[in-house]
Amino acid sequence: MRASQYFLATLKEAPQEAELPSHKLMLRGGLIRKLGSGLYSWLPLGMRVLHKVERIVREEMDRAGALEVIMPPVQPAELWQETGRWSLYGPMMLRIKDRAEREFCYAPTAEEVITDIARKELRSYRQLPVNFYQIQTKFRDEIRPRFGVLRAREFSMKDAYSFDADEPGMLRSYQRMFDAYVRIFTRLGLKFRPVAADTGEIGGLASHEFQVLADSGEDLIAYSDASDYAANVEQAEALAPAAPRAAASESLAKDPTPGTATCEGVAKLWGLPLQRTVKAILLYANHRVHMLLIRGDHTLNEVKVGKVPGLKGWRWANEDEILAAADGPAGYLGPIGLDRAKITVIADRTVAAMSDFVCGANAKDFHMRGANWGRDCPEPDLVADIRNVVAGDPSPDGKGTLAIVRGIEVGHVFALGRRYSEAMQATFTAEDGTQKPFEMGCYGIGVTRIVGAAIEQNHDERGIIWPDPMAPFTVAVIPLGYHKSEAVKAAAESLYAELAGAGVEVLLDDRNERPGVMLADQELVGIPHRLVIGERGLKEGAVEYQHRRDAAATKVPLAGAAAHVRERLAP
RNA sequence: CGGGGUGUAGCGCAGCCUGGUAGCGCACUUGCUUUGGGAGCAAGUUGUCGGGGGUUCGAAUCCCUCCACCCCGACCA
Repeated sequence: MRASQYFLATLKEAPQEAELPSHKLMLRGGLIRKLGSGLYSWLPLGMRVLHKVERIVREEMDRAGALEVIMPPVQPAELWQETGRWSLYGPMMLRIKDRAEREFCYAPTAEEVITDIARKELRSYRQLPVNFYQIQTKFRDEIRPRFGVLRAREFSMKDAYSFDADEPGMLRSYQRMFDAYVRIFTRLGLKFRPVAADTGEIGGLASHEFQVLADSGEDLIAYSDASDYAANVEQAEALAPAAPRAAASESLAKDPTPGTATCEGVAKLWGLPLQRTVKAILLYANHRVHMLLIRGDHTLNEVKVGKVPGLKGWRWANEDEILAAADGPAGYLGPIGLDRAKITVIADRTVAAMSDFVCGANAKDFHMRGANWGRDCPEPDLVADIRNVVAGDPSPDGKGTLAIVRGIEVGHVFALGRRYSEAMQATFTAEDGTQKPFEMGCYGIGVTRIVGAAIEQNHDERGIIWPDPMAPFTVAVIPLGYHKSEAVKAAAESLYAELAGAGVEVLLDDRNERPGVMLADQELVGIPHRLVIGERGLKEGAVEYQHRRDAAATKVPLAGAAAHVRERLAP
C-alpha cells in the first residue's frame, strides 16, 4: 500500500473525551471515530487491525471444529420471552418496535436464536456434538460506556455455542474452546491469563474468563505465585487463617471516639494497626437484619454475600432498620451487646479468628477495644467467606501466596448446561430413543475490545506498538526525499516491490512530507518494523532498519534489507 | 440513577467574571522556499459560540430550561 493512496487520519492532539492511552491512540491514530456515547466508526486503518484479529479468531475456531453462521442482530421478543430474559435483561437490552408495533431487541447475545436453530435443525444424537459460531455486532446499553472501544455499547463479538448429548461431552466441548482461546490470545501476541470466574445465578458447571493484563483493566485478578491458580477476585476464596484464634489478653473497654465513624479513623486515633479493627455492615434479607463483620482493611464481596445461606436477594439495610436492630448509628456498630433475636451476626472467617479486636460500641461516638468472641459476646451465628481476597492471602489451592493484578476481560467460556435448552424445549433423540435437552456451552470473545486491550498493553509515549499479528501494516518503508532523489525513490520502490511480492504487508510512505511527519505517523500508528531510506545512507549502499521497540536504528545493506526485515517478522 | 465537569472552526484551546463587529495554535487551500524528527513566509477557506426561551438598544458573555459528552460513584456505615 502506498501512503499517498491510503487514508491516514492521524491527529496531533487527542480529543478531550479520551482518558486512557488506548482510547487516545485509537482516536489519534485514526483507527476509530466516535459517533455517540459508546458508538464508534472504524476507519480503514482500524479495519485492517480488526480484520487481523477476526482472521485469527476464525482460523482457530475452524481448527477447533466450530462452524461459522450468522444470525440477525435484530431479534423478536417472543424468543427472549421463552427464556424469561426479555424481562431479566432489563435496561441493558435495546428494545425496538417494527411498523406493526411488534417488539424486537437489538441482540446483546444470541443464546435464544441459536437454541431455536438447534431445536429445529438438530434431531439426533448422531448430529452431536456441534458448535456454531458467528462474528457479529452486539448492542448492550451499558450503564456507563467508557474507555472507547473497551466498554462500548455497540461492539463486535465472536460468540460460539456448543451442543452436546451429555455432560461429559459438553465439558469436552468446553475444553476444546478453552484450548482454542489460549491459542488465539497467544497468536495475537497478548499477555493474558485464563482465570476461574463466577458462574453466577445460572449455576453453570464451569466458567473461565480470559484476561489481558493491563493496569487500566476494570477487573481484579488474584493469582498464585506458586501455581497456575488464577481467579477473578469476585470468585477467589479467602481461606480461614491457618492459626487458631489467640486467647484473649486484653480486657474489654468502651472508649470515646468522637466524630470517628470509620475503622481508618479509629485505628489512627488509637494508634493501632487497621488489621486490629472490625467493621460492621448491615443488610436486610429474608425479613431480617444481618450484621456482617469484616476486618477493617478488608472489603466486602457482594457476590459471596449473595451465596451465604439466608442472604439470597439481600439489600443494604436502611437507617431505620439499623437503629431498630442494633441500637446504634452507622459508623459505630459492632457485635457486642446486640439482641440476637433482632439481628443475625455473620463473621468473615478472618474476623471469627480474631481476638482483642476493635469494633463499634453501638453508641454514637464510642468504640470498643479488647473485644473477644465468647467472652464479650456470643460466637457469630454464622462464619462465612464474605470478603475479597487481598495480596498476600494464601492461595486457595494451598500452593503459594496470592498477588493481585488488573485485567481486561477479552474472552469468556461458559459451560451452560440445560438452562436454555430446557426453557426452549430444545431436545434431540438420544441413543436410547428418549428426548433429551441439549447440553450447551457458550463462548465469547470481544473482538473490538481486543484491539483496545492490545494497545493498553503495547504502547509508549509516541504511540501504538502492535504485535506483528495485529499490525495494520507490518513494515513501513520511509524514503527521505522520495520526490527529490531518484536514487532514494528507486531504492524505496524496489524494497517495496520486493517486500510486497513476498507477501509482507508494507506501507510505502510516498507522501511528499517532511521526515518528521512520516516518522511520527509510523510511530503513532504503531507499524512495528520500519526501513528508512535516505541519500546519506545510500551513498554507502545502506538503509536503516528499526523495530518500533528498538532504541536506535541499525544499518543494513540495501541489497539485504528486505531479507533482514523478513527474518525479524513474527512467523 | 446520584454527584462533579465540559460544550466556541476538523482537533486542541482563549474570550464569559466586567454584555458592544468571534479569536489563537494546529489542520485545510494556493504560491514560493525548505526537506534525516511534527518546516518558513505570503495570501486564503472554515463557526446555527450545543438547542430553546428570557433579560437588554445589543448576549458566546447575564438568567431559566432542555440536550449531548466526559469523569467519579451507585449504598462497603
